[in-house]
Amino acid sequence: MTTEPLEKAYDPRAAEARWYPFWMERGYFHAPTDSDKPPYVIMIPLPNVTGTLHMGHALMVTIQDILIRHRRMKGFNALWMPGTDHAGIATQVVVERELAKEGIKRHELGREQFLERVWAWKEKNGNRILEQLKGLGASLDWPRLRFTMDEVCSRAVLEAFVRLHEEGLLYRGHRLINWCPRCLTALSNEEVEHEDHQGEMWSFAYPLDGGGEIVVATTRPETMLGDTAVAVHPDDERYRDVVGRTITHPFTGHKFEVIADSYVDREFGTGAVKITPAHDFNDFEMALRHDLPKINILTEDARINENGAQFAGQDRIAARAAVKKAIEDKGLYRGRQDHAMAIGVCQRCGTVVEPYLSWQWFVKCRPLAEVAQQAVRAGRTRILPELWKKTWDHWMDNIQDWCISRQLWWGHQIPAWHCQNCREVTVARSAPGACPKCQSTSLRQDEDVLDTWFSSAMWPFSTLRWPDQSTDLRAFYPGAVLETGFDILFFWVARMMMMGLHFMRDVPFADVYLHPMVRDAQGRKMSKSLGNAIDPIDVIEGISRDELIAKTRTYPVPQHKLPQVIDWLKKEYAEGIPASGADGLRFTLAIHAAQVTDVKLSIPRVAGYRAFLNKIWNAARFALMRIGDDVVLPLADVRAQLSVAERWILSRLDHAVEETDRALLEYRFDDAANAIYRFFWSEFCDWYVELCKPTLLADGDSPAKAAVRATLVHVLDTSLRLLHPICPFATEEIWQKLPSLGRYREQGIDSIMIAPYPQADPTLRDAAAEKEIARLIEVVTAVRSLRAEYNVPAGKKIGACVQADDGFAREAMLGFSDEIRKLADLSQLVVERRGETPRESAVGHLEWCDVVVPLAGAIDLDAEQARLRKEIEKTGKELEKLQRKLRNEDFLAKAPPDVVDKDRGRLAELGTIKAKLADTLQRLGG
RNA sequence: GGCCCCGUAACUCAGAGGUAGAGUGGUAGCAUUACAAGCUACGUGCCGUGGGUUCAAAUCCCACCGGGGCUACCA
Repeated sequence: MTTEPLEKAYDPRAAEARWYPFWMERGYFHAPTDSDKPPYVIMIPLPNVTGTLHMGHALMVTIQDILIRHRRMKGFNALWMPGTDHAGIATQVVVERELAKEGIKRHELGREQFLERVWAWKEKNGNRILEQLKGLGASLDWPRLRFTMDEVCSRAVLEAFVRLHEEGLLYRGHRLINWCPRCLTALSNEEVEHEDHQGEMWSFAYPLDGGGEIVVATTRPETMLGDTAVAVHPDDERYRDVVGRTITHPFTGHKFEVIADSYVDREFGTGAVKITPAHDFNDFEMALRHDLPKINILTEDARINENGAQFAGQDRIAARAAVKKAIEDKGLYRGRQDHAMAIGVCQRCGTVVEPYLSWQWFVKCRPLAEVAQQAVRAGRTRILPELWKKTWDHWMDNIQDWCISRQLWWGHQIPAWHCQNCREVTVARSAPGACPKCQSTSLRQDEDVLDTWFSSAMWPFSTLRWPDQSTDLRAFYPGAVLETGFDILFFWVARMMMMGLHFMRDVPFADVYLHPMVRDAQGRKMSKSLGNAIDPIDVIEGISRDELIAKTRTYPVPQHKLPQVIDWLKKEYAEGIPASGADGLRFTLAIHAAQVTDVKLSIPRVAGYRAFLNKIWNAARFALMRIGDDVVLPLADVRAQLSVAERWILSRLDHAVEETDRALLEYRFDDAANAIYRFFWSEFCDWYVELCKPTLLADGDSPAKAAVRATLVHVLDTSLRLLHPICPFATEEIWQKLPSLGRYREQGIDSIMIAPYPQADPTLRDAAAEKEIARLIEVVTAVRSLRAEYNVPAGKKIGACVQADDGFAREAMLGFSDEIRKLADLSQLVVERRGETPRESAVGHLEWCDVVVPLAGAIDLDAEQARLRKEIEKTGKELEKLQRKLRNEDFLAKAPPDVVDKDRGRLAELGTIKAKLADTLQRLGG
């Protein structure tokens, strides 16, 4: 009577293909709105429709799916909300590039037709990344899938805009913003990245009207065309006389003054600053204070405009050189210095951004931010790991108004209408029939669209049909946790907090958990241009070395670096990447996901963890082959028949259950993965499976055998459920074959993913059994060590003797003599009091016993003597250290008594061991 | 410039006052009734450096060195 044996090795491909559709068909990912279970909600960080999966996504999905599956099994109505965002700039750029191939420009097509093209592109390509998430096992509630530009979300976005405007928290202003001259749109501060750059500080003199000059310095000489003042510190003696004097611009001829402002740093440069209000944020502020004119000198694409005199029409790079040359020609050049500076570039395209004066829409963030900050301070939302709290506070303390308008076509068009007659701007939920001010019907909708992050900020409630007070909204707001990378703490998390608190009067999530950034084994950011980006799909499915190299060649690696990158790939991936399956990748990521800022992921190590899944597979294979088809009793029915070994493994299992569950509740994914790994491999496979074999493999039936069969199934069933959130596919594949399946089916449970998560059970704890088996393991290991050390050929039968003074210990070892003989490969085992060590024997001294292996003729006297001397020396050193400690009056007086007692006990043990070692050495004639 | 994080075995990392750990790799041996994606055994640590606090420091404090990140207006 045997069950059909499992295949020899675990095949992730088959399991993944089988179970994802199974779960989907049964609707197990779906969280019903009308459930009476408590809700547990995670909103997925919206991938861009243009995006493809990278390791960061893989980590994100792994963590969130672990959380969701764990809570679902624990009885929550777990909703993992899927969606994508429309990624304004990125998507528009992609489609424009596609059009360029056909030789079409966006403006030739017109707004409406262009948007049709973008929608078409989105329908065709926008779900690729979602399909990839399925490959990782993500248990997202697919029927609820939303898109930031769909009707439901768009309605919420417009409503939010109008309400914020009504409340005076959103306004239109003529202000300086960051402008990308290539994307031709405004950017928020967060969309500007700062790159270190070696620039120069270039000095020149402005001649003062009526004689004299004042020397200023700049890193951007071309901006002098827009200068409308020179500022000095009011208390600066050097410039006391020039304040109020006028300057005639050497090129444009306009006149401006030397002003005094305490913002100026007297120590820096000459102590005099040129002021360009239209092209510098600080200068803009100063212009407001002093009511200075703001002269814009740039066109949208960063050319000098008509205000730039003879330089008009030149682009900014050429203009810089030309301005410098012209200044030199006038004899006004006053020197240069190297100057390290950070330069702002567009996050999307890398182009140097310009501060640019224009009409834009802004959200007044300060009042919103204060509420959000207060919520965090009050613990209504926790930011985890805690180290990010400071970063959060720093940003919130310094928050500035948020520029939300973008000069793009792809996005939510701003619900504001400009009167062509009186220029009145009307914000409304739908197009007004006439201008409320002048009744003109000549209205034009604002052409700009909203920042993608504006719509993302509404995500936790826009997806639930806000502003309708829908049942979804009541059921699923607020969420449990927002899990994402720390790089979008401000882009997204902070803004959801602000909007959630404002519109819903409640935080959008109880916890913010920020996961580490995935880097390569050297700690470098994984990026295609570095050539070190590994596609998660290649880890799951495997890829040969040559294919990997070919793929990397298609990445934008700079030509001169390519040979180096290829060499590295050849070395690092000499054998290519073996197929580790989704579970192998997930387990690896989980075990790396400590509460830190970086995960250094060495891809070849993933293969090491796929071995763990195979180990589980094979342990199950063994059990299923040997359990046979007869009915297996539930554990409860065999509790009275459990031997020490069963009681031990069940006690250890309970530790693992408790540890794993707690770790998952505390976002300690590494601890959870480790606890399962250790238990399953080092305890269950290494010891229990071996210990149970004699009983299990014996002929016939017996209560003992029934107990073993029940225990094996119970341990497998429990550990699979324990591991399921981390490795969903393999656990389902195996769990479906266990004899316990029938009992679950009776309760309507036909999948591990809806089975209950294991709970710690104090009645399974058994300290006595743990101690006994720990001793057994020590003895077996000691014998094995001695055998190996003396090169006893494997298979050669020898005897051994355990000498212990403790009667209980002796009794226990006697009881285990069959097990010890088998595991240590001994012909016989003697258990006796500690006494004389026979000659020609190797001895292992444990704290509670000596393990003696007689090795007549086999023993190398010199080697054994040397080994013993080394041991004695080591023990002696430790002994001395302890003695010194215990002689220290302060220690005895101040240390807690239990610490002192512990050290005293240890001193005695070490003393015994050392004496035994010395005795043995003496007997060997040393 | 300010702030934050990290320096522990060859590698990747846990440990956060009380005997320095795991996994991987390495070395040697092994076809032992599930597993060679396996089994058994074995090693190395001035816990970055220098001070301090403490009976006791890898752990707490200070400074420094090295690596990384965030942030900022030094024109």
